[in-house]
Amino acid sequence: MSSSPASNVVDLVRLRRSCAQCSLHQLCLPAALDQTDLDTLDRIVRSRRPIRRGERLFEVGSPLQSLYVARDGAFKTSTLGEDGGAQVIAFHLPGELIGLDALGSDRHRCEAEALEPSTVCEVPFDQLQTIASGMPGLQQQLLRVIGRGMQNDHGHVGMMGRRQAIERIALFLMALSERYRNLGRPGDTFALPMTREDIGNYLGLVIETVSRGFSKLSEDGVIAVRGRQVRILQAGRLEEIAQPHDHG
Amino acid sequence: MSSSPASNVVDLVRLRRSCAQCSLHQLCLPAALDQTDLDTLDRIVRSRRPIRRGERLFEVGSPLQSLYVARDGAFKTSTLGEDGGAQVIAFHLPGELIGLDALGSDRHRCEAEALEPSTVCEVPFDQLQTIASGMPGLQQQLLRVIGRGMQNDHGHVGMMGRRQAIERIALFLMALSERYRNLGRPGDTFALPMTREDIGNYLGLVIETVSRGFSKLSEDGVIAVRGRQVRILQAGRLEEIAQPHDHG
DNA sequence: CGGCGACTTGAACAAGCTCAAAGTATGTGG
DNA sequence: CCACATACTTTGAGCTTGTTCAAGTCGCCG
Repeated sequence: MSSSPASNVVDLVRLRRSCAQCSLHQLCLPAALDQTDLDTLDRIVRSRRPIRRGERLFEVGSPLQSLYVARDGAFKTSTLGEDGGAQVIAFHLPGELIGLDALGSDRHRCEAEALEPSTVCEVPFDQLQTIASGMPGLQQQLLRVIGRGMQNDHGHVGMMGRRQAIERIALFLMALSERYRNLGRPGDTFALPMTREDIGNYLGLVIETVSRGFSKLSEDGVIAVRGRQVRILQAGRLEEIAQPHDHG
Repeated sequence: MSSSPASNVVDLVRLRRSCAQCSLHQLCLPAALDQTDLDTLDRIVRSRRPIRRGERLFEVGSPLQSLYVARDGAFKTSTLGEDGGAQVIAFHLPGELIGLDALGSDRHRCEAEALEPSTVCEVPFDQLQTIASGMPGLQQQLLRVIGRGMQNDHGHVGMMGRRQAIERIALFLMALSERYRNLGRPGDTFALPMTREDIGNYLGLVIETVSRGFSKLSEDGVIAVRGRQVRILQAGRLEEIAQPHDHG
């Protein structure tokens, strides 16, 4: 914990120029930027800020100040319906950008909450825009990341269009598995960072239906579940279940 | 229809510099650009291209070439599930941007189809990016428009999270009404450009449920329906119905 | 007029929701 | 370290809603 002033300086330097060395290099904004551009970006990024479980990066209605990249941990973003009912819009794993919901109006339409102890890199948005106007590569990269986010939203809509609850749940697990694999973690064994309630809200199902779905998949030997610990035993069958099965 | 060469030239000139005079000025990309920037933009925009009903602006998998702005008419964009089942992602009225779904991957994940005879302004994307790198105002405007699109997607997800079918239908009509009002058209009397099937697909309901919902609202005197012609009789009650009513 | 696509309506069924209760993990204070 | 409180999860039973299946109507265009 404690350290000499000299080592503090070293830490700071290392923190400041982390983008180039970051393990999430390819997932995050800096991908495809050259060394000079990376340095410029590094200068405005406040990296590895720790976030406690349950802490919020921003609230609904708060002005857009920064974009965030999950570094460790996991987040959810959700809109708050006027009657108090929330809708979970997305879950964010390391390397994924958070805060784009405010692009249209300069105010956040979502809140972002840490699901576990996490760290984020914080990118002040006005500074990002300033340096981006001189860096076409960064502009394009930003558009690309935004486009990925939109693809996720469309996938989300497609998932909720699915009729069967079990299909949605299977699809959810498949997608999560793939995301973990892309992070270099095992895709067949992982711990869910979110509650059943969060999952249900995300999928448009009540908590009991989610629980029953997990139990069913477990009974059928497709997955093994103990609380939030999940192991995918038969990826092929899970994929099969995730396909839309017409009732016709 | 026929005209002298001279008047053809005039037409061409008028077509080319339409952005500044366009009635959708405030809704579309050019809002908040100065005259010089508008001229630059006008130079790359191919405006008022006519599109037949059922014609597609692009297909799933086709490379991103242009963004489109609906000028007259209406469009739907939908993803094609691998099994042939489509999911309607959005409906596009005049002034709304089409084609952003390809931002993440340079290939379209959706197809865009005209629901009625329409016209579009076509903006070649690479040229847009080129001129945008020298125009911070256009960059910001582009981000803002993209952000609005994301807000729509989030609204869509929120809608599908709603439990009751009648709530979704009421919300759909309210939203459409407001969009028509923003176009300067009457918000209480309009013709739906899409089929019941499209609506059902968009809302995550089967066609029969949509039809029954319309009938119910009609019986209750909240709206009047004749085929695709809709008249909102009691906007207040419609809004009330659109609110999520907890079963608890 | 006839044919076709879009829409409406009815009846039976089933998936998922509600309500209720019990079981499990987790953290806190004594 | 244990007892307790809290939050999360699972499971069961009954019911509501939306789906499915089927039949019929409307409206448009050749």
